[in-house]
Amino acid sequence: MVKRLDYGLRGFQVPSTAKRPRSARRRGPSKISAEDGQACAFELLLSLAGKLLQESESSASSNAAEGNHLPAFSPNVVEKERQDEVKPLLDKGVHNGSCAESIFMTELVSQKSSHKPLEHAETDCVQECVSVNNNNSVCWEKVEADVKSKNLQCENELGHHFDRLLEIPEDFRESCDGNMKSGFRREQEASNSGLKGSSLDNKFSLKDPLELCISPPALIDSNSNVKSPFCGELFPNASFSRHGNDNKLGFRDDDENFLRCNRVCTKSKAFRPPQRIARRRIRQLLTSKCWKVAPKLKDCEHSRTDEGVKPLYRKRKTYYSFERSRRGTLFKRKKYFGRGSVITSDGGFSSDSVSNSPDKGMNGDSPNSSAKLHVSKDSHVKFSIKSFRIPELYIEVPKTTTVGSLKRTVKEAVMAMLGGGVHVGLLLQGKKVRDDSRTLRQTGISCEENLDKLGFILEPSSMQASPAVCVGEPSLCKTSQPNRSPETLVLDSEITDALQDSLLTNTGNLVKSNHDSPSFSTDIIADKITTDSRALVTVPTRNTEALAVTPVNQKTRHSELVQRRTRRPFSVYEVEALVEAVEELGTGRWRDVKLRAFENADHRTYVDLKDKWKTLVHTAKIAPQQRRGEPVPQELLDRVLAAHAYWSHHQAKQHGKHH
DNA sequence: TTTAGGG
DNA sequence: CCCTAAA
Repeated sequence: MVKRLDYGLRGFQVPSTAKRPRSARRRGPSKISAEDGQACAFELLLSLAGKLLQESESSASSNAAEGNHLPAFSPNVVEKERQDEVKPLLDKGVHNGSCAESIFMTELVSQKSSHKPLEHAETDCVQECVSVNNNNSVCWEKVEADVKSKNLQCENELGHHFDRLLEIPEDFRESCDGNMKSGFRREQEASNSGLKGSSLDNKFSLKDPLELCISPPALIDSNSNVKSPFCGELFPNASFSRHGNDNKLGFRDDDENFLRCNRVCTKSKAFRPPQRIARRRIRQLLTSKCWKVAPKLKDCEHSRTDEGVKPLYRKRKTYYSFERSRRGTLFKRKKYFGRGSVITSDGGFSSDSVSNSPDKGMNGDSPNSSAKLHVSKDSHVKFSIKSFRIPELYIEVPKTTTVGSLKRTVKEAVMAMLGGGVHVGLLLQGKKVRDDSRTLRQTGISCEENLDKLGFILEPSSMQASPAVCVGEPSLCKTSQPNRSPETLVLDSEITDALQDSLLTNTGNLVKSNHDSPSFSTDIIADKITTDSRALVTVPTRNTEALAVTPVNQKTRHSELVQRRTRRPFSVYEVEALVEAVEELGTGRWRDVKLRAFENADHRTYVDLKDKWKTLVHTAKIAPQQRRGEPVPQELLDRVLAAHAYWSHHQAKQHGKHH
């Protein structure tokens, strides 16, 4: 073969279009496409929530002046309190493992009830609404900005959405339009305590049979608050540090192209090519699953402190989830949205939402007329769903990504889950209610006792079997492993099975974690709240829980975590460079080929080059008609065959030479 | 980590 | 392109 000294200088240049780091390719900003259409729903929700917040805020302000406790909710104060006061509770709860939540709950309840007994303590206790206070304005704005444009439509459309979700056609829309807007306001007005969100009673006093309370916080979380929904930053430092390479890897991911120059790669051998490491991963996990594992998590505990969390957060920034196996491959960090007792993640319509209806004293026909007011005199059962929480979302993006990109990514993930439609499941005492034809009364949903154990499940419509995740009654709800259809709901082709997991609607708690954001702090302290019976009791920040990191089902999930690189067909130019390099170096020195001709093309690994050569040889052998893709000049193919033949023949000899 | 091949 | 056994 002819030796061409200039080969080395011919390194090809990556086409501008191909410049994106491999990792970036996977992450998908480019893939974000279908969002617009689908995004609508989500944004609508956001916008609606925004409205609610605004209104509530305005009304709240007046209340705040009066309320003794409101001041406490100012952003600063809240933060402080959380640290000082809430923390103890949290810690306790946290350290107790799964039980912790229950305990914590209990405490909250007791405190709260001290002032005013709650009929459904468990239900009421956890309210996320607290955050919807002074703070919310700040947060909200963020959200608002995004959805501003859609505000107008929001209300109407929201009504539709919920209508669909709840499947409660009757008057639903009206209630949405009417109540949702004013929902917060009413609560605020009604509550003297100044804790607005808490007064469930007020809610139930509403005329509309069905009330939906959308809690802004949740929305905000997903939208603007980087930290909460994604557990990533919440992870304990310890775990984070454990994988010392995480940061670096992340960076590498960011600019893969500069790997060679800039990366002083940690020479960790455990890792595969850096390119692979960084990938966007969006995962959703079943809450239930989380629950299962939660008790076992131990290493998380130590890190479950605010202190631990924050630093981590800063460090990780947008790295939402970093999942890596202990061996250096991938391991999964899991966030737990407490599914357990109190803190059931939000999705469900747990007792909270359902149970509290103030009794108006008239329910003639309702079985439990005397009971609390779940059933109003008009025989309506009132439901209040605080929010729908997206189960779990794992997102990993480069630090260099833009906020907008992040938002799109989140949206993408959410839409991937919801875009395919949602089926609503109903859980009663842990059991799924399947008979759609039965009345609520017949089903027992109208009974207050049962309301506590009522839960709604949102599941991807594509799902075949409905997984059951329950909210109201943890003990009763054993997570059922959904039959997952592997390919359903694929986000960027990398949605994990998580998507299959059902979405929970949870009543009350938005668990959001906003350590850094002044916005909604979930962790409001009980004592503050206790003063007012109506006060909202917030659940300890989820963050804490989120801290729990667990490798979950690594085995099963591993494959799911890894996303296939986007296909990048070789250009003729690249082929030419490859051919020339191979002509000179032979077919057994792919690393050298890479270095020589593709040194600056970080998205081409020597394996890629080897594979390409393989296909080139194949292509050269087949009839031109059978070839696909960008046609490769016959001249090049001829050279491929020639080189292939040559090196095949001399392989042994060359091999001996080098050794 | 790189090669070599199968998937 | 991915995955891996081997080297």
